Amino acid sequence: MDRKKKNEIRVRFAPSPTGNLHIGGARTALFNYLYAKKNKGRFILRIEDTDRERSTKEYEDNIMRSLEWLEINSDEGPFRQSEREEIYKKHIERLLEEGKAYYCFCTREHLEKMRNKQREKKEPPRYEGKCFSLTQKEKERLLKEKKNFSIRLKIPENEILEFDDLVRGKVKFNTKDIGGDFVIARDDFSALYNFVCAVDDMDMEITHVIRGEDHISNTPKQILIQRALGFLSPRYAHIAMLLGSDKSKLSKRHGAASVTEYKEKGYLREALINFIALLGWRPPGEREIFSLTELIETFSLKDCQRSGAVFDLQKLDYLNGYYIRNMKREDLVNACIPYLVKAGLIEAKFEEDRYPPAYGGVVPQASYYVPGKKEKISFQKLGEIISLYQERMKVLSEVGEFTDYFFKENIDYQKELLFWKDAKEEDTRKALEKAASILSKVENWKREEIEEKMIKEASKDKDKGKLLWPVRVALSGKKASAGPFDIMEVLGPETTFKRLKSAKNALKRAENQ
RNA sequence: GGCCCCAUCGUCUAGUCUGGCUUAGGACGCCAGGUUUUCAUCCUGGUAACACCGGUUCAAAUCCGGUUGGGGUCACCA
Repeated sequence: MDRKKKNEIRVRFAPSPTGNLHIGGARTALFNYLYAKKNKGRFILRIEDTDRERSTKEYEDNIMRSLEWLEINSDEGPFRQSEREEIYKKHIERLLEEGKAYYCFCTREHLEKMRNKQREKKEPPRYEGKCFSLTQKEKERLLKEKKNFSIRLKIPENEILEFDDLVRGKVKFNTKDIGGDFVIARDDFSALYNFVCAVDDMDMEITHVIRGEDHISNTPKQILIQRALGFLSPRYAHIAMLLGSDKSKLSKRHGAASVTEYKEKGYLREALINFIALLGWRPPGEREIFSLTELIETFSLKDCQRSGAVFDLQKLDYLNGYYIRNMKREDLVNACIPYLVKAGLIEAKFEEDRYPPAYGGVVPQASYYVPGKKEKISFQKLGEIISLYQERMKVLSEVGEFTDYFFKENIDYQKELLFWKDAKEEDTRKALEKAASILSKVENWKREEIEEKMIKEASKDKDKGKLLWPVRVALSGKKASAGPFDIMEVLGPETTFKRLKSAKNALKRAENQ
C-alpha cells in the first residue's frame, strides 16, 4: 500500500458486494471521488466482503465495471477485506489480551429472548454484559467445551461523546444508547462490519469518511473501536439519503436501482453523473449542467444538503435528452447501435478476431446488415437515420421504436392514421397522388429540393397538413415521426414512391372491408 | 418504543451561518401561447413553497424554544 504523504487527503468508497452497484452507492462513490480530486487527494476502493454468505464475485465485478463505466476511477485498490483477515485477527487478539474485549458465550436464542423481553417492556434492546463478568475459570471451561462464542467490545456505560460531522456539524451521542457491548467478531475470529471498517479506515489512513446518513449510528461504534485500539478517528461527513417517490430510502422496489439498469435503458454516464451529483449537493450559482471535470472543480462538502433527496426520473430524462442532443453524431450512432441490434432491426457482423467490448462501445470495423437483406447498411446511413431522432430521444433504448420503419420492408398502415383532421379517403388518396407527381419532378433527391417543391405545392392550401400529413404517415406509418422531407431524403426515391403507393393501396383495402 | 437526523414550490434547490437588499430566485414537471405538416427541439408567459405555535427584535424563511410531520437506526448483515 502506498504510504500517505503529509496532509494528503484520503477517502474511500467501501461497497459490499451483495448486489449490483446501487444508484445511491454510485452517488456516495461520486462524492468521495469528487472530494479526493478536488483536494488533490487519493480515492481508495475497498470491497467489504466479510459476509461470506451474501458476497459474490459477480456483484463485485458489477460494482467494478459500473464504476469504470461512470469513470469514477480509484487511485488505490480494490482492497478486499476477505484478504485481510489476519490483520483483523491480530487486533482482536490484542483487545482480548488488554481486556478491552471479551468472550461472550450467550446463545443466539438467549439473546433473542432477551431482546423480545426488552421490546415488550418498551425498553431499547441492549446486551446486559452478562459474559463480561465470567471468571477466568469459567471462560476456560467453556472454551474447552468448544462452546460457540462471539467477541464483544467493552464500551463505557454512560459517557457523552461527540464528533464533528462535516455536513451536519456536531453530533452527540451517549454510549448508553448504543445497545451495550457489541459483537466485533465471530468464534472463528472473523471480524464484523463495524470492526473491519474501523480498522481499515485507520490502516488505510483514511482522513475523511464520506458515506450515507444511514451510517450515522455506526459512527459511535467505530469511534469506540478506534479508541480501544489507540488510533485517531478520521473525520466524518454523512450525506443525505437518496429517496424514492414515497420519501423512503431508495431501493429496488422503487424501480430501477442499479447503475447497470440505467445503463441498459440507455442513460448516458454524463447525464447520470450530472444528475446524481445534484441530488443533495448544489454549488453556488444557478448552473445545472456539469461535466465530471467541472464537478471536481466546484465540489465542496459545505454545499451538501442535510435532508434526503427524492430521485426524480423526469429530471434525469430531461438531462439525458439534453446530453443526447449535444452528442457528436458519430458517438450517438455508436451508442445507439447496440440498441438497434437488440431490437432486431440490424445485425452486426464482426471481423473474426474482433469482438465488441463487453461493456458499451462498438468496434468501428463491424459491418451491419438488415436481417433478411443481403446488402450492408453503412455506418453513414445509420448516422443519417439516427440523427433524425437526436432531438427526440430521451433514452437510447427508444431508438428502435423511433426508427424501425427505416429498416422494415413493408409497413402495416392503420387506415385512420392517414387521414388529416376531417379529411376523407378521397382527399387522402388525392394528396398521396399529388405528392407522387410532385416528387417525380425532383431532379436532385436532396432534402432542400424536396422540401422546396413540396412546400410550394402544400402552400396552395392554407392548411399544409392536408398534403403533408398523409405523406408523412405513408412514409413512417406513425402518428409522430421526423419530418417528411428528412425521411424522404434518407429513404431514397425508390422506397418513397413505393410507400406512397402502398399507403394508397391500404386505403383501397380499407374501403373494401 | 429508545436514540439520531431532517423540514422553502409536486420534485431538485437558491436564500438561513453573517436577520432588513425577497412582491422568496432558478431548474425539472405541469398549463397556455409562438415556431412547425405530426412529434420533439427551440422561444415566451403562467402555475406553485418558507409545516405549525410561541419567543427574541424596530424587523425573522433566516436566531431560540416547543409541537407536528418525515426519515434513519437499533443483528454473531453491511
